[in-house]
Amino acid sequence: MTRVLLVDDHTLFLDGLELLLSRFPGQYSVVGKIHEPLKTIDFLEGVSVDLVLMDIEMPGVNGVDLLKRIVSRFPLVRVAVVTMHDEDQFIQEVMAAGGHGFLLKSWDSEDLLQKVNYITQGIKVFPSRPKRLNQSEHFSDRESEILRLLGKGKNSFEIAEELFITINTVKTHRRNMLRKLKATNTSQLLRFGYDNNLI
Amino acid sequence: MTRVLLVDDHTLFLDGLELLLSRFPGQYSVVGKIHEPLKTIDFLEGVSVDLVLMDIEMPGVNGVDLLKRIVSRFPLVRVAVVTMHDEDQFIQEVMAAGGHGFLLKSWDSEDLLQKVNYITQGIKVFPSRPKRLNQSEHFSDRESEILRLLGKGKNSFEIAEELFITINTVKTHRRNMLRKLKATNTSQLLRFGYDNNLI
DNA sequence: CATAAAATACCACTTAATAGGTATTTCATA
DNA sequence: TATGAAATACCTATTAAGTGGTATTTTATG
Repeated sequence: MTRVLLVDDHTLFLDGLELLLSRFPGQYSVVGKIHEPLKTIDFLEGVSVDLVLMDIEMPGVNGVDLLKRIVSRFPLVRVAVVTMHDEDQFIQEVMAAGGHGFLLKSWDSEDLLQKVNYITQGIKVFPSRPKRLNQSEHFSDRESEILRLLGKGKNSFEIAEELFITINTVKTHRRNMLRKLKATNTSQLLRFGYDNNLI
Repeated sequence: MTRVLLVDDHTLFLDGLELLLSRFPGQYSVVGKIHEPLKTIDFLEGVSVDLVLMDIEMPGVNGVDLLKRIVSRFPLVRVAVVTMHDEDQFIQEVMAAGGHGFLLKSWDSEDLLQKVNYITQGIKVFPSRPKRLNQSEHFSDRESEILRLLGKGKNSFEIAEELFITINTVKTHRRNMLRKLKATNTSQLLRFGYDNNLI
């Protein structure tokens, strides 16, 4: 039985998430719903909690700071952020602050519940960021051409043959594209390509 | 200088391709345009030709058979098929018959010319078939789930963690999907996934 | 219940991809 | 003409993917 504390200034969210978790009465028990964030620490002093699900954008309080305080004072409590906006910066901050997850309110309930289950089991859940180029970098003509051929399912050797260059060069171009996207494999590169109509 | 013979029952095609090749007068020379396929062999007996571009769907003659006869009688002549329909079966037959390429009339002239250049240089050109499942096979729920996670850029190890199964199982599912699609890499699998809204 | 499909899992091996490095040539342009 | 970006190329590693095989358990269904 996981005892859950919900923290958000929006009552709607508190009720919605409670309803979601109540679908599994043997598994989750909502032991508190707080809409004044500053009362969170006080609450935790008095009530045993396994999991805190909190918004990070609340008026009058720095969500990341609150998260840090919870994590340092109650190291056994898992703390996940549930928020509206998936800003890259926030995700990094929550990870650095020792948070256990970064969930989005826009997810459907099935997905949300699955992620909460993961966190309950000790697995950290952070969204795999959609890849994008920063403004100062872009794909060169040659890189775009190679991306297009990758999209057709060709491997480095086949691309090298088609473009009359060596496989070394193809691998260099592929590596440079991955670096620009901070990607670690071709699947991520292809997703970027499909999302941006480069393929 | 590549001497080209064009064979098609459609005059439009003969003229169109001649016009395309005439844009490179120093490189290509159309030495014949035949719209009665059965006269092809006779023509080749009398005129030196480097490259034959022929339709494969012509009335009163089996295109693949004609191609076989050309290839066996004139082994130094490159023979490529230019056709309207990219049926899987035809492509296989042309490859098996010793053809040097399989081009589609639907391609734009730039692409078409590039492929003809390849064939001229001795590179065989066959379309990388769009992958599809045959009727008796489809992706199971688990396979679809793994495809979705691949689309998010995850590797086998990460997928295994997320689904609470071993990496062996993930690799088996991936292998089965590739087999069902007759694909050889994940890029091809992802293209199928994107094309069919599975990702 | 018998059967087939699906999901799970492991082994061994080969090939391709990824990651780090460095270096040269070409080309546009400030 | 000096500079930087782009394209080319090679080296050595390590990791992941792909290919072949087999085998067990679970689940759905006639």
